[in-house]
Amino acid sequence: MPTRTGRPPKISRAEIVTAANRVIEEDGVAALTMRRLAKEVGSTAMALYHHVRDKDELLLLLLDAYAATAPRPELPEEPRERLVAAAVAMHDALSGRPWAVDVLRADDLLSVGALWYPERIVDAAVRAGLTTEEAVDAYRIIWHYTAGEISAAAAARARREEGGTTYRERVFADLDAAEFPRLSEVGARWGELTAHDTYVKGVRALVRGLLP
Amino acid sequence: MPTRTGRPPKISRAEIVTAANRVIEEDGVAALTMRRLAKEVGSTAMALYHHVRDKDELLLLLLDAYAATAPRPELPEEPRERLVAAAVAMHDALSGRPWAVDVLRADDLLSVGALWYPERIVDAAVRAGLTTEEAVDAYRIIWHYTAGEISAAAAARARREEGGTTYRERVFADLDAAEFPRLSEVGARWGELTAHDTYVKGVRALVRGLLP
DNA sequence: ACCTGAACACCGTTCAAGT
DNA sequence: ACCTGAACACCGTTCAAGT
Repeated sequence: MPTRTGRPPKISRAEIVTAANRVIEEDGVAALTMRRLAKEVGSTAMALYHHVRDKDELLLLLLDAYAATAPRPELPEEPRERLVAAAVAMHDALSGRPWAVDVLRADDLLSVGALWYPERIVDAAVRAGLTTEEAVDAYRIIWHYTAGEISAAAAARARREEGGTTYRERVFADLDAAEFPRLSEVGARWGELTAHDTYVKGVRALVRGLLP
Repeated sequence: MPTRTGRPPKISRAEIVTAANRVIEEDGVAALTMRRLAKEVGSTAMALYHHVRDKDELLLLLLDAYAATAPRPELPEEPRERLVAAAVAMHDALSGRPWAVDVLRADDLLSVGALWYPERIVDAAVRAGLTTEEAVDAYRIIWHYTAGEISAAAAARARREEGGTTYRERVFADLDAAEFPRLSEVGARWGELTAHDTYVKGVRALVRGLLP
């Protein structure tokens, strides 16, 4: 057993990840800077680079740590319902964490821990009668929809919190009814009409449209 | 006619927008900083703030300027085909401009100029037999899917340009076949299987699943 | 081996002053 | 009215030096 030499570490990867999670939970992902994180672990920003390559790697570690704890619900046996349930579970796991969607997008497919969801989605699609190739297509389409919905919902939430009239409201207020008959018919009701969640409706439509 | 007083302007909003578009076209949206833009119009960064409120407003102006020139193809009469064609046109208009998707996301619904697309999508959905409310839902679902697909495709392109093995490849290399039977079956073929475009397939599935 | 301080090369934006 | 220079309050990251 070789004696390890050198200065003993003051901080660890695990400690960094825990602190980073705390920062995100308390003040959002925008507050997660290397300097702030260093303060949180009682060190300097530069010390962090001894434990993680860069900020991107840190975000990937964060995602992995979260994925390991994400809920993995029991799924129904019937293939279509199983697919819908797996997609909804994936959506729910990420919906409060749009930063995680950005991390996933940056390197395609989920982290190791998050593979639970695509595995079940592809599996359900095959059980429903698709070839492997078609099932992978179906997964990707569902993933794009899911990622898009989560990003949009997060943006809508941020907009609501900021308050004030949105650009959209001003545009709708003086919309030319001749040029945009349908949209001016909807008009002021847009906010109300789009307040409810349509995620599940979309997934069901995709399942209906993609499976034989 | 009142004589306007004060120093005559050296730069105009239109000039700024044109220069900003040139920067984005040449070096991407990441290169569009207030300082760089100022250099491009032969002025200082601070002078720009006399013509646009902030960078967000500038991006919105940019989007409006682009939307006014975006292609508006002839659409087929048959409602389902019309809906698909309108969605594809929207996708094509934005697919090389993921920054525009981010701008649109930030304030829900498109800029005035870009309303051409949702107007036609909602209209086609109503013609196909949906109520106005259902048609708005359908539009939103299609928009989320479209936005998600464009962001993912842009990320994939960036990854390809950077080169090197991706995190995904490393994860797939040592995947536990017992835990992930379907994904390890696909395994190394993931890259090949996901190389083709699935946007239209997804839109068709949505149309099939959403319309009566 | 691990940590630190200073510095680099950036951001968007504000403010007070000039013309 | 419009523009400028200096400055503020940040970023992620590198580098040389310390223990």
